[in-house]
Amino acid sequence: MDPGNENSAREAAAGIDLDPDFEPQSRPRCCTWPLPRPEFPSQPPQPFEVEAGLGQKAIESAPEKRLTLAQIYEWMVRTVPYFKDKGDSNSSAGWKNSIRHNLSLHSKFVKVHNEATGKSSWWMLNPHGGKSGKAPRRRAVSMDSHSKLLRGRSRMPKKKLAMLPVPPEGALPMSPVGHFLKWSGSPGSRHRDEADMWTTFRPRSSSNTSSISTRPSPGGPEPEVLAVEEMPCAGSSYVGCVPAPRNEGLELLDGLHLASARALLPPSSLAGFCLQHPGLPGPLQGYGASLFNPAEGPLAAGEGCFPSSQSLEALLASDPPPPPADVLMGQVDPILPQAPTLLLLGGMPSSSKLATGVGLYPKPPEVPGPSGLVPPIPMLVPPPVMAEAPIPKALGEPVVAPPADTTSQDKMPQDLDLDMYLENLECDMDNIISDLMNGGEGLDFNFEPDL
DNA sequence: TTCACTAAACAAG
DNA sequence: CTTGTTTAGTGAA
Repeated sequence: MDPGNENSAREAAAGIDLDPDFEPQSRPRCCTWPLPRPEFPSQPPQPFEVEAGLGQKAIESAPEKRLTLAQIYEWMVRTVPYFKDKGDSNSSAGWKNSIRHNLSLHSKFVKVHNEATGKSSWWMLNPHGGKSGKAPRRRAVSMDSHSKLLRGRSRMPKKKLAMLPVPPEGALPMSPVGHFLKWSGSPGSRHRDEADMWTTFRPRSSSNTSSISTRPSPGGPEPEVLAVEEMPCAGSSYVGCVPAPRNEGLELLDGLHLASARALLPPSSLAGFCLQHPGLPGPLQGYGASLFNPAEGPLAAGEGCFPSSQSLEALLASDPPPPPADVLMGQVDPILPQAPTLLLLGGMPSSSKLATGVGLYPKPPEVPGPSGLVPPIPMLVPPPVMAEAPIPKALGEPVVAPPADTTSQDKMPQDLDLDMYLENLECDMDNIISDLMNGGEGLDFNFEPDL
């Protein structure tokens, strides 16, 4: 087909039958028109492109503000005259590819795990709008050397990868247990070589928009563990989690985090931690929270806040009710898999916090939790388990909030440097892996903070 | 130079 | 085949 003709035809089509508010504007190439942004009224209308714009329209038109790819296609064919006769596989390849491309590429779209077995992910609009639409992972975006390295590798064909003499720096050894290998990015990047897996926790688009994944349904085919967006800078991609039932397939990882959390966290430090995002109807599902409770019960129960009256132990032990229908996981920082408790306690790296603004929010004091208790100030606790994988420089500045109780022995230096405690938290991964290969018995992951 | 877009390679389900 | 990610290349602004 003729790209030029199609493009112009699509431009013409884009303005038809969309909605009464639509104000067609002649434009040479990109279809640009004012788009109301209900979630961010203060923001000026942003220009957007045909496929991306239509995709946005499609999603916005959905009652639940989310659609699967197939539904987006369907919406296109149904709504846009130009696509009406282009729904067949022959003539749809181009524009569908373009739509997929835009969904993946633009930070204004976020992919949310669809708990339904065999279904593709939900695509939603990034509550933060996405920075000028583009996820900061494009080639035009400047990256530091580390990120460039990662990116370069990410697309290296397996053939070439196989020829690499040595494993990538920072890459952990291939896990003897399948679970580890599931810690990958978004589905699309799921099974890249282990180098990517451990050096780039790239979820999806942005670097930002990352994808945390979700706890797969019990009956689900395979637990998709965690999709974390790579982050040269804070990604906007966050992985959402649509009701994801409990997953029993991650005991190993969960166990690791749970154990360390128990050792390090005063239960009260989690109390009142709010995971609700102002731009979203429902509570955000913080990944860190799900580490503690795969079933996400406490979060669901308390508008995304931990009931402060409950101890962590109780939360862990409780058999939570099914999560709400629309639960979004908070945006996850790439560092998350390595330092879950850091985020869990609100110690989100500054880069992520500033750039994405998504994810874990300390509950505002003026909005008391369900229990009416004053939310505690988030504390920074060193990650219990820290792999030796390099931490992006941009992530090296964890947000440190003074603990509520400054007399506590957990008091941390204000200018705590991530690298500093990384060094102090090294552990013998070889031994651990070896133990894991032997069945994991007798493993004790209770790390002392001052190890 | 940047942006929007198409095409396509590639991987996984 | 579908879904998803990423890169390359092109043309307009």
